[in-house]
Amino acid sequence: MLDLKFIREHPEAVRRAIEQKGVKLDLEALLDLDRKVLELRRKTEELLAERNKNAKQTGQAGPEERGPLIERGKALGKEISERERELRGLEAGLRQLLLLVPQIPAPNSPIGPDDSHNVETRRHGEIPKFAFTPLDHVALLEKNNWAELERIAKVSGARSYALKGDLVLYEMALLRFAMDQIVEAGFTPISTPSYAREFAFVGTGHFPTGMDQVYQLEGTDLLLTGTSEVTANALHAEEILSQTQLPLCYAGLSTCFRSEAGSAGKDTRGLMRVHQFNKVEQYVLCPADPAESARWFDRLLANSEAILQALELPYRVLEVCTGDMGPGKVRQVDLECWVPSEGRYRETHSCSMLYDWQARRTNLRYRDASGKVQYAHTLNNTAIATPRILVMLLENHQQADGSVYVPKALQKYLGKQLLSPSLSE
RNA sequence: GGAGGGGUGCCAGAGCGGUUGAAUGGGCCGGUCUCGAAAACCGGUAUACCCGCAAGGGUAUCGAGGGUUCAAAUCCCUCCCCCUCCGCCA
Repeated sequence: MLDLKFIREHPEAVRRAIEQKGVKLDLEALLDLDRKVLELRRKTEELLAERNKNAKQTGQAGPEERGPLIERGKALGKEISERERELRGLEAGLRQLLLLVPQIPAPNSPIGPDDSHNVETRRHGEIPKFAFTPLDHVALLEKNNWAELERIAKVSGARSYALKGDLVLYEMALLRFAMDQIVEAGFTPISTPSYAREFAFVGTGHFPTGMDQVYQLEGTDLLLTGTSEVTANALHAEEILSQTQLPLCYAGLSTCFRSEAGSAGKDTRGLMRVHQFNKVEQYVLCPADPAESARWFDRLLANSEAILQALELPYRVLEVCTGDMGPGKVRQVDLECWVPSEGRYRETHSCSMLYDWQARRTNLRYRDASGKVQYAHTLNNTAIATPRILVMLLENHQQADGSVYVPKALQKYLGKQLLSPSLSE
């Protein structure tokens, strides 16, 4: 959410952002509604002031003077309730529009309608050259008996998986390794629920757009979260923190759920795109200073790159363009790891800087050194998400005999240098 | 699941349906005093929006929403949250 005053005063900047991000929003309608709300609110407040004055007089008046004052109060009350009803309707409409207003993208973010305009800025690591015909991750899973895919689909449906044997331990090792790395960087681990109320999803900006990506728990007011960003951001909703509490840096651990509505037919095989996964997420709340945000952005990115480097995965860095980044974002950089079977890089990490866009939605503020109340800035980046990263780890680290080696940094977590095939069929 | 208690400002804790944004105490900030500090004393100490150059004024907010009333922190309804006891349970 942007500051309504900012929108009023800089309609051109907002209009440009709407266009560059491809957001469907009629800014004129919003500004028009804003003017109506302002006018109606002023009228209503005048009436309220009069009602208050009248009620006070009534209380102080002698019995013989009360009659007319009460009559006056009744008339005022009637008019006020009509105005307030109308006002509430307009305000609700305005808020709905306000929730759609995108953040202004950074001036140096590439401009373009979709991911084809993302700009690769760097590559790291060597793309592996195999002296044998490499298998894709599903073949490796089958060969080593590391997962149930077809069988579990009978139980839990498409986009489900059941890891087996060393792969279960490998997943745990990866999560723990990533968590350790982020904690080492000064973050506080937090395990969050995988479900939350709707306001939390509105807070991060996953709602009102993107509602179709989220599972609802029938008979409750809860929905399943697709990232601990949702819970981490809502955790301090409505609070006014003190500057000394900032920055708040969380390493959020949660099981994530995504309905993957609209991606039918895409990545249907294996572990690439599944309904349920586990993630360690970096989440930062910092003071409202663009330079501070930028510093954190670099750190979040560096943390994730360090993890990928420790995993010995070749990856590239993408500066995400305006049309592909989320509406709330000032800047987004994705990390993509090499997938040998596809001959291309695929996203494993997404680093985002939102300034106060999320904090405004969750009303998350702090008192700065001068005592002024400000909305905090928020940032987030993946530390690791499994099982997708297993796709890259298996395929890039496979050997001629179909075995898969464990990167050095992970060996102490797993207690072995090579993943062993599972025994039981 | 059954029975009960409670949600007020940074914290603790008052609050008769009317002049209460809210007593009192603590904390915090500023000041007086002091060589300095403590103590004592004095003053200040919510957020959002609107009007105003400003000073200042107005409106809303006492868990949330709705209702009764000329008037609601105070009465009624719904919901949310917290706590205690019993049962069940990883």
